[in-house]
Amino acid sequence: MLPKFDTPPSMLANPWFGSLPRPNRQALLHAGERLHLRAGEMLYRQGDVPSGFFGVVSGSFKVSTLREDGKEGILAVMEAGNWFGEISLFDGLARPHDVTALEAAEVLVVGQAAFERLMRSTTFARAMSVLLSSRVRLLYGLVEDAMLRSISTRVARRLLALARGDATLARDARSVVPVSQEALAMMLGVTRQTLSRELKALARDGVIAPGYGRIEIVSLAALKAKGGVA
Amino acid sequence: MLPKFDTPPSMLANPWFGSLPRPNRQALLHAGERLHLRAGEMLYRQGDVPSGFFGVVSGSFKVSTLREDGKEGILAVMEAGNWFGEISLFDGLARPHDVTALEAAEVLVVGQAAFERLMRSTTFARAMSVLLSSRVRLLYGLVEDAMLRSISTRVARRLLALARGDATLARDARSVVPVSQEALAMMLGVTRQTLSRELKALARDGVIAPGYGRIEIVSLAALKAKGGVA
DNA sequence: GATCCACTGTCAAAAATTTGACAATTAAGG
DNA sequence: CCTTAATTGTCAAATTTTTGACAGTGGATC
Repeated sequence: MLPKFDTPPSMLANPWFGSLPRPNRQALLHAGERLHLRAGEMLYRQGDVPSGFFGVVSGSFKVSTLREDGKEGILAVMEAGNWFGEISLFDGLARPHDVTALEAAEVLVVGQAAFERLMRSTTFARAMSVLLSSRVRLLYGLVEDAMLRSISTRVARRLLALARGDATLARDARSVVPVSQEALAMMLGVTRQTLSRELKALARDGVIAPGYGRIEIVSLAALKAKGGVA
Repeated sequence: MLPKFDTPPSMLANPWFGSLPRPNRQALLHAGERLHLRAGEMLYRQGDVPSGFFGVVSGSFKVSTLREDGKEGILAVMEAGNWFGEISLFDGLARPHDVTALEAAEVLVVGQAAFERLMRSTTFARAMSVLLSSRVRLLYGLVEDAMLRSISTRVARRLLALARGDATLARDARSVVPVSQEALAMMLGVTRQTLSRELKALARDGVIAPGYGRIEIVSLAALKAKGGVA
């Protein structure tokens, strides 16, 4: 069976998907249906019944949660190459978050049945464990940041993560992060005003240059130093 | 091959381990070496090379991280029946945390090689994915708590989690949680003084009764209400 | 039962963060 | 080009949390 389409290079840049054995990668792509979403459209909502495992082909999504009191937190940004949604497939419980397209986007949807078939491959099952492990490490990092680090350090760390594609953690960092201060504040769980003050301090030190809906990283090394990253 | 020892009933109370298919459960127990630790002894440290997968037989452990500036955060308490340490086995990276015995404790140590043999079983591999999924859900909860919820809500939620065995999340809750205010504060990432004020408020409302090194839950229903738990 | 250490209770000053408000700037669309 | 919506910049007051300090209490040990 021939591929329905070539593997988009943007997806291969993802460390997990890129290092997946070729047969598994092809099988995943074959098992998925393409789905297009417009900016602002939701892929699924908190509380939904599990529907599938998703791979971002293009565009990006925010993984967020909205509390009754209106407070919204952005937990992650998923970009091309990221795969997510497996948790609910494994435990059968409801979706823990909302997932919304931040711009026009395309995803591969691997349904529950197809996913089960893939899981019969021991190398694929192993790969899923590796994916889950990376998610656990990422989340431990977020918890530690929130518990122990100062806001200024957390701002630097989050910017670094976004520069590397957030959940993707690609090796190369982009120099312009397309994020509004409002959104970045929601990722950190602080107010926009507080974040604004921190960004101003970073700008004063020549580390970043704030723009309209984007933040330019002027000195990656300096930003790493601020974030306490080796 | 006969079991080296009977499965401790305390371990079976753990939802994950208890619902593991019997053959996998036996295989896990057979694959492990028993290890005894004294109170305060460390099972492994942040940065250590992966050494195994651990199951708590008796006693309890804290999973913590110590920052250069001396701030310590307690991320989880592992009790009898809890299994942990699999992340580093899957990704081969260093241990992300310190694990220390809170009291005299006993663990089963399943070495890397034995773990790999177990992973050849598709049902075991599947079970590991389920374990990892539950960890991811737990961590998402912690991140959301830290990002979005008030300290008073977080105190209630954490007490509820501890009553259910923290990482274990057993169905039945104990009414006395053996934890010092200092330790609880480190789990929440706040100071002891702040926590003390919150506990006092809960005590005033007749929800809990603080003791020496322990907190009694007077009204589980009221505590759930405070934590926003259905 | 005397002593010591760990833990809890409490206070006030200092520091940090949120709230609420409003002006200024940027980008997009008609 | 003009209008509009989104985004950023900034302030001050209110609130929350931390810091630092010290007394009191409980439990364990000798």
